[in-house]
Amino acid sequence: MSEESYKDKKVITIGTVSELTGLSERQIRYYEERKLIFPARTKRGSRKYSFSDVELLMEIADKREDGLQTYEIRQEMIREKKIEDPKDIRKRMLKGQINARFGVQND
Amino acid sequence: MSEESYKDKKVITIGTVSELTGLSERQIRYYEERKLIFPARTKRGSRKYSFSDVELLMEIADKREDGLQTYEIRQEMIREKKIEDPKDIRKRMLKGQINARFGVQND
DNA sequence: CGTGTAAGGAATTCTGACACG
DNA sequence: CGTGTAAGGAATTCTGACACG
Repeated sequence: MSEESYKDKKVITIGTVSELTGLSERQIRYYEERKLIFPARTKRGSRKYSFSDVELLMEIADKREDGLQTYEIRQEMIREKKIEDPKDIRKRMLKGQINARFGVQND
Repeated sequence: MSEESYKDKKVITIGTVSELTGLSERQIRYYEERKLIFPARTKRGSRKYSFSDVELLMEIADKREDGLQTYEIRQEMIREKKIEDPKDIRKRMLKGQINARFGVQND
């Protein structure tokens, strides 16, 4: 497994992301609620974003300006594989359970 | 002028830097006092660090473990051009003032 | 639907100081 | 010298809710 590059390290707080993107904190949290963005959390619950997240948020902002709804943006992102289709996640997790039950090494 | 890469963008708070480096916030602030590290500041005064800063702090931690004093670490860093020699800074700024006074475009 | 705001609490960060050594 | 800690204040972030539309 390769080290994650700086671009994907989740280290930026929401206030800084707000400055970087020009979006309000409210908007950023809402896009998370709509499953467009997935920040990490510190132990005490603060959101942490990566530079990739910041870029993604700027794309989202552009699409919102073009009049797209969050749901439509989400569909686009799934098509473009920028986020994983929930159906695929369910499939993958089921597979993991099967492997676990039938003795595939996972540790 | 080229865009600064992610590596040099000052966006990480001291708490996160502390986790990333294993250093206490007290240590990180002290190394700043000793001019080994130069965080940016938000409008209200919070320190912001880059990934480069995090790497530098880890080097500092290694050297401290080797028994070097902060002053010695600073000398090494100046020699290695990781930070600028204060004498050079003074020279450069004087030059800037001369240029300004004698009409070199600076805007 | 997408975003603003006021609300109250919890966690973060800041500075200057005292402590030890 | 380098680091810990308690102190008090200011700024940040969180959630759930009400508002408008």
